[in-house]
Amino acid sequence: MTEAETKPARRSIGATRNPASQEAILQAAEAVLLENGLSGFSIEAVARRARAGKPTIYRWWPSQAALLLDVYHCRKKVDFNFPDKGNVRDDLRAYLKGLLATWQGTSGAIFRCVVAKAQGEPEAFAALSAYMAERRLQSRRLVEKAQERGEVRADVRPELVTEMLSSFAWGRLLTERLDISDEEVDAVIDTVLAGIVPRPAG
Amino acid sequence: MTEAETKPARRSIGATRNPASQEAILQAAEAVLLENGLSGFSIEAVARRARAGKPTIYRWWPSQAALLLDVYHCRKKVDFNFPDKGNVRDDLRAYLKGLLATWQGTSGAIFRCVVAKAQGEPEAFAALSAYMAERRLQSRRLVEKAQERGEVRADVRPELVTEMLSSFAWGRLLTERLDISDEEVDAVIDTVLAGIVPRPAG
Amino acid sequence: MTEAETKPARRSIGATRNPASQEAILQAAEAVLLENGLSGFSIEAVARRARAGKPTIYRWWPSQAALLLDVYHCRKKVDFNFPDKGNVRDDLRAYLKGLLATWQGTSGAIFRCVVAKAQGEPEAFAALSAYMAERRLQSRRLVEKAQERGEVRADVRPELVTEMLSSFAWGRLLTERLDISDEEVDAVIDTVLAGIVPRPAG
Amino acid sequence: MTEAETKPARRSIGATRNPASQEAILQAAEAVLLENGLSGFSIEAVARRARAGKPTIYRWWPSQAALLLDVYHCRKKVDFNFPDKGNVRDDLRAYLKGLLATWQGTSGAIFRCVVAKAQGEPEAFAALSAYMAERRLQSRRLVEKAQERGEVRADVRPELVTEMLSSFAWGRLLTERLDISDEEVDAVIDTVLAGIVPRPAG
DNA sequence: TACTAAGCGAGACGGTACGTCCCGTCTTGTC
DNA sequence: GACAAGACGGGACGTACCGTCTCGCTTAGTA
Repeated sequence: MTEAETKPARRSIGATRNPASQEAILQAAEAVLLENGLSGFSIEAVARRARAGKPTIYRWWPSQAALLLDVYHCRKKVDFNFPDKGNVRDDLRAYLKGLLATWQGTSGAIFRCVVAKAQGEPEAFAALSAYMAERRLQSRRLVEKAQERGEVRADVRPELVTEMLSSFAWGRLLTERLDISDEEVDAVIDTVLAGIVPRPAG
Repeated sequence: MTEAETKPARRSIGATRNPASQEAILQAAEAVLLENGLSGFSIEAVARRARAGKPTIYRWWPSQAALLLDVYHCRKKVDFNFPDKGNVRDDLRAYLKGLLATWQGTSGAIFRCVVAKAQGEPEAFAALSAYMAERRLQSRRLVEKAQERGEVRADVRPELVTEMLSSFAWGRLLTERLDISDEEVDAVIDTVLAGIVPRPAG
Repeated sequence: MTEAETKPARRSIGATRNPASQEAILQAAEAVLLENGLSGFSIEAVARRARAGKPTIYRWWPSQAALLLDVYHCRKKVDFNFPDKGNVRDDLRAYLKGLLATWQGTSGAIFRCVVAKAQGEPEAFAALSAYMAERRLQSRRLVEKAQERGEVRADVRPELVTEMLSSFAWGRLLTERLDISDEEVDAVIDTVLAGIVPRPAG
Repeated sequence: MTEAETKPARRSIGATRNPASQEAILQAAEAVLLENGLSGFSIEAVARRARAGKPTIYRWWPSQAALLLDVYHCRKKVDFNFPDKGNVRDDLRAYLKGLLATWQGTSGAIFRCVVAKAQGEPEAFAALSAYMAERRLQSRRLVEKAQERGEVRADVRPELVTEMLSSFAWGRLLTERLDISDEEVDAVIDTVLAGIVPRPAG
């Protein structure tokens, strides 16, 4: 940004997308969002900050929501590695704690905005839905592997398990109560776990 | 609404709030929200529909969010009765199914908007927080009573139990996946239940 | 303008047009037009200069052209008094010289823009047409009175006479050759006059 | 045009101007102007229609106005032949009727735009001025020849005579009143003529 | 009974942002 | 080095709402 604001200004690099502009816009979008919040987030503000023309933004992102989601994707790119610690308890705990930890920073502020936007704009909703569907596919593997290992009963629906955890994290994110003790996390994990482990023989 | 649109227009009834205006505005707000969605919800649109002046709205509701929340409160007034069926399983099932069922109608659409607004506007967030705190107080009783009956272990945090269920419902509401089978509801309830019932002696 | 730029800012004076805004906008429009020319004349520039919102301008003037024409009308309000000097020659001379003189100032610059706009925008054209039609009605009286006095033949079409003079002035305005000697004016007047006075008996 | 729109696209013919592009651009410019009017006339629209790159247009025409004037020149190339019918009356009548007739077609629409553009852009004005100066030189010959034949008084300024006629035509063009009867044309011609023929001895 | 004070509808006000179109400049790869 | 293509920063377009204001009215409560 600082560069963007002081440097002589980017130009076209021919009939092809200018990555410098793209990056400047994403950075500006993130900065505007974090400084002014969702209600202060506008394409105009981003364009001003990025020293970019509005049409340049609309050329590559069809809507505010698309830009928002792109910011989220780019920023959290490395965040989510679905852990494989060898046992369910540790895997699920890492999954939930990872979610909560990630959202405590910048990513959380952005994702809240994405979820909020999705409640009013169909295209934002579609984008979020697609993202969530993909996430569900990834996270269900976590439980499936536990089932293969015999740690989790076969009649358990894998998605439901991770959904219970991620929903819990969503709830905390959207009500700004992410700051949660390890004991509480363990309590949640243990509760879920008790319901999905194989039943004792008796 | 139809009345509001055709009738000659209300006037002041003196130096006191006109309940007819208040009601017309709430009705118009609900109608606008349901017809046009959150993105089409504006004070101007409500004023137009209610045949009310904008200052009349701003006089009684400090912000869009306040109006929204008021609509939600007025509409769901009778909805939530915390059940007392004598055993935890039925109580929790009724609690979760009640939430999901309520939100499948008008209330859900409105509540989604409230949650969304809260992500961008501090006053909306405060209003939602206050509401949620109250809800948590009410719903924890449900678990506490079960603990008194010995159905639930004493070391279980009551709020955490209902939060897991209500978070699950939030997640479904915000991703438009409220249409859920009884089997899934049971799976969720059973999972949670397994984690909170007294442990077998062995 | 100077006032408008420094004063604390106008507000609404209720559900009625604010004449101060109207005046500020007209003044700003004239100033912008004279300083930046037609190509630099934009509603945005006028709004900025008048410290007015764009919607306020669009509320009262449907188009750039309407605003332009209004500026012209307001500014030249007192200019055109059709003379009645008792004889045709002096009347026509006063008519033509008045046109040329008026247009040598601000009014001319504005009217050129109005004519130019009219060549591209139907609504501007309509506005100009209406104005010209009214002008023709007024100016034909000049010749009709001369006909009543017997100074001009009855078979002469009154409009055609004044049109020849006003067209001449248009031509000079649009090619920036308004600076014309009295001899040339007299030559034009005498030429026209020779063609419309009663024919000698022989 | 049709060709331009369907053909696969011209390419460079090496380090030299491609006449096919030039012609395609002029044709496209004329078509755009006639179909969409001056307000719809843009370099982008012309480039789209001609399947040409914008830089190609800017390379050869410095401005919209230059392109416009070039279109006018190319199209009316053959139109104006100054008649020599042997007597002033017929010559002047042919001159005026020629002007009116020419402008009733495509040329008129284009010339209106040129005049309009000239009111806002100095370069367009310069181009129009140069063109008009040349026209005046040509048309004054018409009157000078009549003076040589003794049909017109020697003290008459030749330019003024043709200017009165051409101004009249300009006025009609710019107010879309070119559809004029022969009687009116004759009235104008006779009026001018009466003022310039030799005075009767008495 | 008259006066006052507040609520009412209406809608204009200065603004901000929207999403689109065009400007004139640029760079790329092809011919 | 000219060409088609098209991205770039920029600016104006005309519209929708924002939240504030003033108007003229109506009426309840006070004096």
